Amino acid sequence: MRNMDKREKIMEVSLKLFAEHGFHRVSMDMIAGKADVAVGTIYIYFAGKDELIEELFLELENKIISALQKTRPAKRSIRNDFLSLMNNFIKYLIDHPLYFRYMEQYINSPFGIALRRDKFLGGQDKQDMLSHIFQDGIDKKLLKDLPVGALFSLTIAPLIFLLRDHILGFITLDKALINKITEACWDGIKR
Amino acid sequence: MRNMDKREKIMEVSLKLFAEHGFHRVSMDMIAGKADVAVGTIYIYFAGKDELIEELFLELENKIISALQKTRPAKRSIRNDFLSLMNNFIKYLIDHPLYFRYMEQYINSPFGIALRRDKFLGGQDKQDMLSHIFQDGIDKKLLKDLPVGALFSLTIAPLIFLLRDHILGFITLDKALINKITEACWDGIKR
Amino acid sequence: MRNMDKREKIMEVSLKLFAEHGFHRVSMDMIAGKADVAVGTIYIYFAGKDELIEELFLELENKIISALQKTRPAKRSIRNDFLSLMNNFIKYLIDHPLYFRYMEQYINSPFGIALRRDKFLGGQDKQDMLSHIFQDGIDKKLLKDLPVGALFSLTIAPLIFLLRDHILGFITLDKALINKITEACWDGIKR
Amino acid sequence: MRNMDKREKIMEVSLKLFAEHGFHRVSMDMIAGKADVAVGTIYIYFAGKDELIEELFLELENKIISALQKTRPAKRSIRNDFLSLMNNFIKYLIDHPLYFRYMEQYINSPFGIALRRDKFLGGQDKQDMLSHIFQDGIDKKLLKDLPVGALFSLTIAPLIFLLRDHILGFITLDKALINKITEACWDGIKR
DNA sequence: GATGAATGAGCCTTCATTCAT
DNA sequence: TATGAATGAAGGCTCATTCAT
Repeated sequence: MRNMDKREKIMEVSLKLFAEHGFHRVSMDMIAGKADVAVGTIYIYFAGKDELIEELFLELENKIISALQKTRPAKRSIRNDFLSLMNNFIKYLIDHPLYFRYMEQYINSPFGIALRRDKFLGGQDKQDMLSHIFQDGIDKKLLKDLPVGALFSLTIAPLIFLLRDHILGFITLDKALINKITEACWDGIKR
Repeated sequence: MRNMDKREKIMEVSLKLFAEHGFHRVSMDMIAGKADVAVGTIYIYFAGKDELIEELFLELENKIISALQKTRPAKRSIRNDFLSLMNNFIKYLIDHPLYFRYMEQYINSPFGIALRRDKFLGGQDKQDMLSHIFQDGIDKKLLKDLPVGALFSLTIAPLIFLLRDHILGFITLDKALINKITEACWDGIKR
Repeated sequence: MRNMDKREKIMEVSLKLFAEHGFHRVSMDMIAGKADVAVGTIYIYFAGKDELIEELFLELENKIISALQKTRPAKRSIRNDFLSLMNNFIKYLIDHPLYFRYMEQYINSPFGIALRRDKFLGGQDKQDMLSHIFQDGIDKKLLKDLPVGALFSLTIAPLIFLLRDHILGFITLDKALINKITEACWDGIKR
Repeated sequence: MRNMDKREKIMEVSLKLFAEHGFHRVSMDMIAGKADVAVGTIYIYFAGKDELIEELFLELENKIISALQKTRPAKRSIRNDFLSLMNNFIKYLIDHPLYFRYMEQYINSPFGIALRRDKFLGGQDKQDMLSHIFQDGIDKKLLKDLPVGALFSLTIAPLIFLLRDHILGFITLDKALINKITEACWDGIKR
């Protein structure tokens, strides 16, 4: 049976290398080297470089969604649900900077253009918590009457920019600042 | 003196190709071909591919800043100045989708990581109009007491995300929607 | 004792794949897959790919020779013996196109260059029926005084070319045409 | 302007290597090495390995056809025309063994299967001298009433087999033997 | 015997850069 | 200045073979 440790190692190393240097600055040889594996071995687990990139994306996406679902708030109010979702989102990515750098890169690449940002945290997907909150808020006249996609950009985009700054060391996102920012996001979309 | 027509042609062609296909999908031969120039000629005007990419960025940055400065508002109120700056920013980039795609790509690449977003529209740069508005607003207790960088993300990031969606055809930014969105941005940062 | 079913299956599958796609377009993995066997298993029965190709050739050669010997004519006359041998040869290969395609390929490859055509149907080999007929015919002044190898080419080569055309669908070898052709071959070598 | 000496050198070296070792035992690096050229240089003149193989074939085909046309006989009689064409064909290929080995290999490869042997010396091509002779002979009831393709195999195939034997040193084709053989070919097809 | 994950040399091709003209 | 043929390191991928289980 296939040795899943090796597959795991390859993904782990790939994540790190891709996140740090970008997809096309990382060669299959580099990955193999850092993963202590022969080049050919990578091709046992992945059909090619593109598929490796793709699967890594899918895996991270799942991890992020799962993490957010675990910390799902007890539906107290739309505002509170929104704030805690945003907070968890930021905190999770602060704790997993590699995930963040990888996802950002993926989405800004030919790979990600088809799925678009809306899959980053759900978008049209009915499973998606954020869309639910937005739709709920619009229906209850709590939020501005804008397309969900616009509400999405108004709230997620600033977090992503700030996360980038934080990870690169241009700013420090502490608890207090995070709270202020998520509340500012709420102010932006609330009616 | 150097034949600036050739240099100009190379930059023009490069902008188009890079914006449409991405930096590493465009070869120097491709550029030379489309610019009706020999490959070697590119190296007369630019030290290499990286420098070409770099200079193209600097040029676009200047164009955008100049364009915004030309439409500078008549300092009526902080809110009005902010709104018209945002509006002009969006409109300019809607009219110049190639500029937008190029800049986005540059910033999301190893090249752009060093200069960061603050150079995209000025940032800490004292020349920068947006920073002035923000600082002014903070001083007059009109805006939330957040780092300028945070105010920046809160307002520019959503526009960039929406611009991307618009250019890719996922959404249509008409005048009415643009107004709603820039006002939402204002709501997010105002005290 | 070795499980000959597996060995048999490997050879059968290899024959089909090699004949249809060519030696270097068929990988060991492909063979293993189609033969429902692990790659490693092939190496239990054959020292390597080259040896597999070699043994397959030897096996087919034997099959063809055996088949021709079974239909050996009742030594009526040199002409009749020759004609029925040629006829049987063609018919057998028309019925076994995979054998033909494999042999042709083998002979036109670095493998076959050493053994040469004379092993394809016997050649100098004293066992060989055709050589006997030729030698007999020369001795009895019935055939032209040419080296046996030349008589061989004069008769076998056209059949092989026509067989190829037939298998590839460029021509249709029916009974009547086969007769005409074998007789033409006889006309070519008879004195 | 492109340096045709380099292109020539590449073709010359490729012909030799391919003829001696087979298409897929010769790597582009090998060719580059023997041709005293960088690998990349080959790709200036040829789109890829397949195209190199293809162009080499076309070139040799032209050379052979030209050579035969130059020695075209003065239309004395069908028999004489046939014999001298066959003779020239053999002699030319004996003088150019590399051409022969290359053509044989090409025709017995996926490349050549589409064009088939009939392009080797003309076939259906109305320009082709041999087809003319055959058609003429059939019309004048001088030759057997067989498909032209069959006459072709009856005459060309033995020559090719014998040429192979000669080049590999299994037989020696001297002037006398060549004459005997081409006459035997004639005997095979004549009525 | 049987398995199939692992190996790594080797293949074809691309492309930024150089340099003689 | 301008040219574009030439370079060769580097990249993604394949596959015959091995070997621990």
